Amino acid sequence: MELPTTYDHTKVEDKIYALWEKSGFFNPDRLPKREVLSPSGLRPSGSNDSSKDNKRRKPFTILMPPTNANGSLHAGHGLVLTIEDIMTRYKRMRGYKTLWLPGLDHAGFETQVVYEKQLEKEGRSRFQMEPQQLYREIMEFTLNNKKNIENQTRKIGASCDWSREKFTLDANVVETVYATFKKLSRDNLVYRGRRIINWCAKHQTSLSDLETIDREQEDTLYYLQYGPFTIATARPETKFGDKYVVVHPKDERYKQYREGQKIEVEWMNGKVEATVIKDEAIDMEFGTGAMTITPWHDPVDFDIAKRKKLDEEQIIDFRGKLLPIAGEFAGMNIREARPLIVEKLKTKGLLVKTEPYKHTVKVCYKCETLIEPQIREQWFVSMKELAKPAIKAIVKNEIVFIPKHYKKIILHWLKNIEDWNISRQIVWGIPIPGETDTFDTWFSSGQWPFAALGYPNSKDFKTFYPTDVMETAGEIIFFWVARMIMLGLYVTGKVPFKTVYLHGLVLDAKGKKMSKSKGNVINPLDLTTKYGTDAFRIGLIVGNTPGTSLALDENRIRGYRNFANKVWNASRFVLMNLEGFKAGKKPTLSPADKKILTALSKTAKEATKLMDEFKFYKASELVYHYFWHTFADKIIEAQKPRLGGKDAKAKAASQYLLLEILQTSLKLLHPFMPFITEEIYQKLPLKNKKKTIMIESWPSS
RNA sequence: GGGCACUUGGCGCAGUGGUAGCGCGCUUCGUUCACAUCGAAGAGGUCACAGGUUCGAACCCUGUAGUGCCCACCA
Repeated sequence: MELPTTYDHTKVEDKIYALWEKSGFFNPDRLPKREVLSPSGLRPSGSNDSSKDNKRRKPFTILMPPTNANGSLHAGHGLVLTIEDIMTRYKRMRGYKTLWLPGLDHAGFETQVVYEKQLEKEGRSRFQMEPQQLYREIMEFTLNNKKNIENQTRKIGASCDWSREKFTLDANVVETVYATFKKLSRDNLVYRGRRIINWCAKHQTSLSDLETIDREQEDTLYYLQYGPFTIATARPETKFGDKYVVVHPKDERYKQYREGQKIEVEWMNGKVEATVIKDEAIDMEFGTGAMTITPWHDPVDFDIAKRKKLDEEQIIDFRGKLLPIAGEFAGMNIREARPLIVEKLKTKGLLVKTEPYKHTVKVCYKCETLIEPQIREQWFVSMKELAKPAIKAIVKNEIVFIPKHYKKIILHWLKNIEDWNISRQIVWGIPIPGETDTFDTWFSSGQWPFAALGYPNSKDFKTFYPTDVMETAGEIIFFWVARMIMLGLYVTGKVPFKTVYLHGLVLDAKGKKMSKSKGNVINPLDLTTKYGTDAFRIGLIVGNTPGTSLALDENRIRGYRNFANKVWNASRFVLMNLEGFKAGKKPTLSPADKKILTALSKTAKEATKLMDEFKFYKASELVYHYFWHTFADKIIEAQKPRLGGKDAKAKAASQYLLLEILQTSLKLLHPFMPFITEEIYQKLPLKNKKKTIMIESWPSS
């Protein structure tokens, strides 16, 4: 058989993927029944896993985290797809009814932000557009990206069931989301509240607490004269309407004032009547121990006002401009206004002193615009009740985390959970019934496990739910994983998945986070094109422990390209030395041969154990080492005299031995390196050859 | 303020009680034999530090130092 001396992935991958897709075996309903014994005979009888089940009754299910349909695959997606494909291919070979369901996420706010940037470049703005028009355009943009992403997913070799692909805006998903919303309303777990929320003035929407980030910055703390009090503030521009001065009830310095006492105060724009309030929220150590409150624009102040039933007044509008209460400053942007306001305070003799002040502020996680707290009617989900069953399930290990320290992290978060603002003032998403707002995209993706499987009546839901593994980035454990657990338990009464496998970030070669602005983004498709998808995949996996971030070094991928070539050439050697070989006929083996096969069987068994423990980083390394440094370097070398010698029986035994090892190794490597293993498998002279190595049985149990 | 991790050869990481391993890189030699995208041989680490448990500690416990991440409404 003539084979080129180097492995050329460019001639193989598309062809092989087409073969798989055509076979229909990505679809669990179309998987063939299993033979009870594998042709290799390596699998010992009496195995107790589903490989005995020749009907493939036992399901294995992974739902792909719905890919954001707003761009291209990045290196992180490469890792997600590789890990999930490894699990899927492994379980399929083990005889499970294997479903890996692909999905796309409309990714509400994320996508709208991406699209708004595009509009900006074109000199347009969403605020000058009809909402329906904007929605149509984003839908078109999304559907274009969808095709792009699907094709890139194929390039990675993902053996997912495309016939079941779901989109978070599919009609049945939206129906499920509405049904959940209704159920939450019925159970009084969702409420419409006039509450203080995180407002991004650039994006003109509220954000959940998770969608803001803290930024430390140097500011000035201003001490202002407020009647007989000196109060401290970092934001003088919000103080126009302040008419409550708050001190701690135990503060001796202010004991002569009683709760509710009225005092006349000369303030920023003239005289105001101030009321003294005593509240425990005050930190006596901070500033002077006295402050005035601005309930509309500060969460602490809002809480105090709510507790004490105080008036609230809006000072800053939703664009970040001062309202008429600011007098001559009305209409000004708060940033421009602050120095002018401070100047006026000074002139009026109200500025006592200033000091440098280091503190953290909240900014929008997308544009880093300062978050302006605002009071607004929004929909909130009461989380404490929903968190309880989730905590219970996690404590009881009904859901297992890999790596396991995530258990503590998620429990800590669930125990301290706050209500969830699910209203967004954007057009791209699922509309909230009756209003102009849309749902937070995580409200729909939080229902993904049952929504994507067609809850409540579909056959798929009954067969595949609860799913087996949720594999995703550790970064989104609160955004997504925690919410899936809570909503899954709430709606279906069952946990949505049994194992959560969290991978770390994929960083650049120097260990820095990839970002467009830094220009260090590695496009996974560039690497697969250059070195082959198999090299890319196994290069991401070997030695990459779950939860740990991975520095993606091109040298590393190159190293595994060399390994792919080694696999190619060792196979080539075996195939070139099969003269006179008869498939299916077992020759007499020498004791040394038997010993080698026993060692192979042991390696397969060890790899299997590691696979079952989700230690792909070790299983891949084990098989890699076996293939290169045992099979290629030692066994093949040692067989050369027998293959070239005159003893026909010894030659036949040698051929059998090498082919047996090759076949077994290819199966063990297949989850990691699906393309090259398939390409070689197709060339092997086997008796009970399958249509594809994908449905071969795993060589151990 | 609270939480979760990490600290092992030049770099990136495995190893969780029994005399330190992998990949990349490095050195020397070799290569008409499947593969130079190769082979053989090799150099390189007092496992952050201190104390403790143990017959025995990179691994368990306590503390210290440093690094990273997450959560939190101190004006």
